[in-house]
Amino acid sequence: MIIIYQKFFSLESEKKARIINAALKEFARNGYSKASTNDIVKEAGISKGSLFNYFNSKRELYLFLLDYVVKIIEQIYAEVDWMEPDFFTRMRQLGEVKYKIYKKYPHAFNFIKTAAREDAAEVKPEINRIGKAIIAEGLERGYQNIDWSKFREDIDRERMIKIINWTMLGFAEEERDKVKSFEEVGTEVLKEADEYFSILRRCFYKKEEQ
Amino acid sequence: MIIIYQKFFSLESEKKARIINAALKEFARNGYSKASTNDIVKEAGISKGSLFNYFNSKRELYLFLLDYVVKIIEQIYAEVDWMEPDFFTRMRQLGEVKYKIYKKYPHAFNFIKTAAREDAAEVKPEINRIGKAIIAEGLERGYQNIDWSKFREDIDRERMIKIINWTMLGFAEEERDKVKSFEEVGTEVLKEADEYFSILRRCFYKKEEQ
DNA sequence: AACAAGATGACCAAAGTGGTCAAGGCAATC
DNA sequence: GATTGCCTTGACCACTTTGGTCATCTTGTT
Repeated sequence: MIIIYQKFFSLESEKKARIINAALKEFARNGYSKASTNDIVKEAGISKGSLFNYFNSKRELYLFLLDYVVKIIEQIYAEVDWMEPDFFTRMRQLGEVKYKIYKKYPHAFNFIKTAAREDAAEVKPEINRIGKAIIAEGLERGYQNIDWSKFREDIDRERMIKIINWTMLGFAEEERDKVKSFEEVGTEVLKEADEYFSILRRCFYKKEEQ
Repeated sequence: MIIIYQKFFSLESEKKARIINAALKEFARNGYSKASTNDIVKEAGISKGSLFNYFNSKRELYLFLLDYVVKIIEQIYAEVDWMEPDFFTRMRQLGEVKYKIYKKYPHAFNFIKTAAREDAAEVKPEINRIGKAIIAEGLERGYQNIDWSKFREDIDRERMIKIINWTMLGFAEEERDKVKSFEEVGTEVLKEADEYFSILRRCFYKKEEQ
């Protein structure tokens, strides 16, 4: 994993992105076994020979993507201020970083989602190994240092968190469908997201904390 | 569509269900073109010859399912009391009927969801034709006769409805993942759903209406 | 035993699979 | 202009999978 993929990394960055996105899309849509390298090169606009020049096999390509996306996700966690005590401010921050990544790699999150459910024997062991690490880190850090005292006490906290997460997920999905290939929507999406955060604040915070 | 599929309909109902579920699952997972009739017959536990005896082609099978599922969804709408003015009571009712259908055809909703995004030229025209009708009916009836006066007035209604829908969707998905092949979970799921409805009520209704 | 109705899976041509490699393009050096 | 070395290309390979067929076998009824 150190010197390997050197041929790929020395490509011009626009081409790299095209290949990564095409591959992420295909694997996310069809899973490992049904994903077609033919379709990937077609979408990426390169030749088959090139793809297998950069990566020696379909499996290697998949594992490269897995590693790459995991590193991107780690980057999310690194950029977030884990000292911010306000739940919604923090969630907004997290959303903002995710959105930035989504603009560059629209299928990255879908890719890891399907990777988690992948059952092709050729890649499953690697997924499991990496998956455990991610989950361990994610859950621990996730809600650390949050000031829960701001929340209403008559509502079950676990369910409340789920409602908030589902709302953010639903919103993200809606925005994704809306955009398609439109570039640079930018700030208005975040503004709309803030509307939702404002509603959730009014729902779940104590009156005097809003 | 009148006398056709007669061979299929005269099968014993358990076998019919097995075939329908296997096919819905395969099409939902892989889309029309990548779905494999081989995998369908394997999952359904019948022979290839039989499948093509009941349905003359893959396309015919797909269109049959489309029609079948659409009719099931129409049945949902027929069973709901559209006079019930309380938003959450109505949503709960709707959820209950959907849950009943989900128990019989776990992949039906996924199937129409992917069908809506299908782009295989062989079936797209039919999907579009049926799709429009569904959407027209669904949106019109959806929130008729609801007593909106019970709701807080400081929260945007459209966004609120979306939050509620995303919550129900997220809950359903979670429950689905949890169950897998476990049979007859039954009432406890609906009880847990009621917890969420209770929270949403407390969030979005005026104090005195709860 | 004779028959009909259904179910079966080996089989088919056609398409698609991951992967290879000789040939050619292209820029830099001589 | 010739030579060099690196990329890129897509025709090509052996192999698998595809949707669909059909002669044969099972099964139940009379």
